[in-house]
Amino acid sequence: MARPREFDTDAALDGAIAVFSEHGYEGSSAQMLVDAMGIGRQSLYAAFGDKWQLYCAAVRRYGMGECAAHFEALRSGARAIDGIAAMLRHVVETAYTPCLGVGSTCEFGASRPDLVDIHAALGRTLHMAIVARMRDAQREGDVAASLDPEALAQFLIANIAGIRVAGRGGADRSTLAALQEMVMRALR
Amino acid sequence: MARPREFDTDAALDGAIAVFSEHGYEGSSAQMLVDAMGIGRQSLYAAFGDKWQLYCAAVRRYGMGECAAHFEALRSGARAIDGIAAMLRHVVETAYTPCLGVGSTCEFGASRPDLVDIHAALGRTLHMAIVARMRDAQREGDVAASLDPEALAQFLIANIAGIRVAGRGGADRSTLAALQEMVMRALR
DNA sequence: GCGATTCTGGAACGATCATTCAAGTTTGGC
DNA sequence: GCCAAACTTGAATGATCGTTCCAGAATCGC
Repeated sequence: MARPREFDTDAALDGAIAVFSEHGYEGSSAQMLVDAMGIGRQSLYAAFGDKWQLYCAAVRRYGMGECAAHFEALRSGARAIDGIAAMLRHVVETAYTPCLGVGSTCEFGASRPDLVDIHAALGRTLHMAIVARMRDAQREGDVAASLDPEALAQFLIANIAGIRVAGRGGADRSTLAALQEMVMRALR
Repeated sequence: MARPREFDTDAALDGAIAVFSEHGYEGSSAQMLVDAMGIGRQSLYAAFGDKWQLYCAAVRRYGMGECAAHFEALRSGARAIDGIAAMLRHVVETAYTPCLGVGSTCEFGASRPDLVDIHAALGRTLHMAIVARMRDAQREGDVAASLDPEALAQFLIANIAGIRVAGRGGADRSTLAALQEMVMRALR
């Protein structure tokens, strides 16, 4: 028995992520997905089941990648506030590539339990990481100690979404930069 | 020649707004629209042309209604800052009904010129109204005079989107209230 | 080279899509 | 009561949807 070549599942998912991010779930056809994923139709259905399961897998992978990027940014810099700034800066820099997290939230809201679970798990870990780093920043005197770290984290996440919606709508870079600065100022 | 009854175009558009808000453009079928609008299929196409033109009309009407609500809130209260707070409070109170503005932005980004035009016109008027009220609040000493009113308005609009995305994702009311408070604090 | 396995791509299927056509129904003016 | 205008509804159209079936090409262990 031989196994000639097994295609790269993650690379295929990245293609699916690009299509779903740009066109949403309903706006993405199987043909578009097949083309972007670089695999055959049969392989798609064999590997992922159906379009919805593929979508969920794409959202999960996208979210994990985003979390990893946010964690890395948060960890960077001498002080915790530098990490927070780096995370926001990264969001602004990538604001013109559509966000599958925001996109799937807007498209389906809380109507699909499996999608809600994926979002909840990802949101929880990101939230916890930001809270931890925010406490550090408070201890270092860079963030107002009077503010609730939980509320601060929610505020940051909401503004990440806000910046991405603005970028998706075509706001110019100076606007996004101003948003970034306003958010950083709000922490003090 | 007789005209038996002409259906209420605005009421029909409200039905379309409800469907498009909940399911997006691609997720809304003509049958769903006809049912929600309370008119026949033939009337739909006669009155609006096709699904895309209906969508644009719905987005325009929705945006005008939202702008009107924001203007009214902004105008309320003794001081300008009260009006700003009222606007944010209203956003939190309605955060569980999906926003067609955010939804259409996420679904299509800046890829459809006619949709971009509609968004731009609405965004411009809302932005100007907030800027004006923000200047008042600065004059009254309730908003930091060192901040650029334009940036403040952009910040507010981005946070309105952020709050709505959070609400769409199922965030609980206390989270939304905390966001509202964080935004108000950021103005000082 | 052979057989087994995994891929690709096209053809096929039934369902649903947006849109149009073709009655039939309601209503107001005369 | 009758005509004409505006509506509703169901059927038809052609396209596209997600999905499956099927045949051929590619690749590994032997």
